[in-house]
Amino acid sequence: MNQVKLSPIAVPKTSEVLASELRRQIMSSGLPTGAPLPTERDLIAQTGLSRSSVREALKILAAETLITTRPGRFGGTATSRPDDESLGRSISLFVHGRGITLAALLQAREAIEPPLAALAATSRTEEELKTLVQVTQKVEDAVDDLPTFLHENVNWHIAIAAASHNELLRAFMSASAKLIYKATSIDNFTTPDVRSQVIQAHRRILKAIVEQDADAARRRMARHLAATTAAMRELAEAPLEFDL
Amino acid sequence: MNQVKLSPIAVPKTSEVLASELRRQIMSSGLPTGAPLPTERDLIAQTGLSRSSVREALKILAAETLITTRPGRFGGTATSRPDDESLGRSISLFVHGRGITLAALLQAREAIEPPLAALAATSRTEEELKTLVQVTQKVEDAVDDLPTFLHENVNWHIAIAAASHNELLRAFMSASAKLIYKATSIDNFTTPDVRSQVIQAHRRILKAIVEQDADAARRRMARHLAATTAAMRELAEAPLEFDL
DNA sequence: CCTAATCAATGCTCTGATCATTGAATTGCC
DNA sequence: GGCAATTCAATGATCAGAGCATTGATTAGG
Repeated sequence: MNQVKLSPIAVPKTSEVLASELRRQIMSSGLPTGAPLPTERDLIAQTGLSRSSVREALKILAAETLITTRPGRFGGTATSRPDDESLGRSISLFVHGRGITLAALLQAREAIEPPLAALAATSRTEEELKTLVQVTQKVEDAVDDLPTFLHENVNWHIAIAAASHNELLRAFMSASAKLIYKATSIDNFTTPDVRSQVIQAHRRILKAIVEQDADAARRRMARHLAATTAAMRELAEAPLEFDL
Repeated sequence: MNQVKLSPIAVPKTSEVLASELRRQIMSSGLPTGAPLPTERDLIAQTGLSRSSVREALKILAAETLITTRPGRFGGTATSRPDDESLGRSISLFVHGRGITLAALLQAREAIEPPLAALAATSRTEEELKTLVQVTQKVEDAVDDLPTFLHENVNWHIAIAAASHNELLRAFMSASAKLIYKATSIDNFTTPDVRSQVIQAHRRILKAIVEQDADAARRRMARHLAATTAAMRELAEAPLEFDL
């Protein structure tokens, strides 16, 4: 007898097997960023695979920003780490691919940023405080220059997020804010009146963070976002344009 | 004279150029998911590039989950769209690569989920309500089976997020929750007492969502998370283990 | 009418070679 | 001795061509 039973066997692709193995080793071995990996030719010799398979495996890891490569002698492959931009790209692809609306993005921002402001109020260092003051000033200086104003405004929000000392929330927020910026900077909805209200709100939020008043920071940020969001409500229902 | 001036020229790689071009066309052309792309051999003929370059370009897009491929006749390349799992993978890589702590993850969850519960209270459909009741029951049924309890608990939180009708926040939350689950399910910190409190909290939150009371939902969710988070505080400072 | 073999298109892997890039090592000039 | 230009070797990037593996429509056989 001895019935042989088998479940469906998924045949993994060569390149993905190698990619997984390399990923495992990179992640587990407590990598210092920039640590060199074997050269392509070494990997071929060690694994017995072909050049194409090895290169495709490396391509996968490169797409995950786990490695970077440079040509030339003493170039080669080195370990890397995902950064905000990398995660931002994934989020951007998700948003555009799923047809997520500006309204949903604004909702996300209204959910995430107030807690972020509260965290900033309790966790900010003196140095971050100095940066915040500077960035706040930059926004005010650009009150008559709409493009610069919008750009510096994004920086202001990112600076708040940085002071929260929560890298994950900061990355979420940063990605969302940049997407909102891209989607709205073409439409001039910020009248001078709106801009001066923004500046007032920034000052009040900054004050709460200076005084380490988490509740006030959260409350004022929520209010600030509700106000600016209202100014762009009419744009919010359309799916986002794509450019990157 | 006519001084020729040049800024540094970055020579883009062939595969990346092709990947960008394909990405542009895929994203702009309002793709229906599953729309077929040219075969590798067609792309070679159209672009004049080599097989390797074409394949590496496709590999990049596949890593971004913009395409999927299947071998065999009538197989080929087809457009795809990023899903929760795909974004979740990126977030997971970011979290592990940056050594983000469980404490930070819990913070993120405490920031995101209460607004999510509030949104669920106002946006949930009748059908989602039915699902929520079922999932709530499943958690209660598993009160004596710790692994199942923890698993169903994650499902409960994801179900709440789904009822919010905000895909982006849901994806953020879902990814965070799964990471927290993976990091904590090995440590048995949920005493029977904690579990019964969880069930009580779930009921209260569900009640608020049934009654479309957004404020109550938000408040109760915040409280629920603060309570469960406290139970695992001691684990929170270590960087996360890696397994995927 | 149903089952099993055939087959053609497609992605996947391999082999081997050449090109392009980079920065250390060397050379050559003063 | 010191500096500039050149050489050079290692490495990733690209190309070319071949064959393998997989899949499901098509066909053949009963």
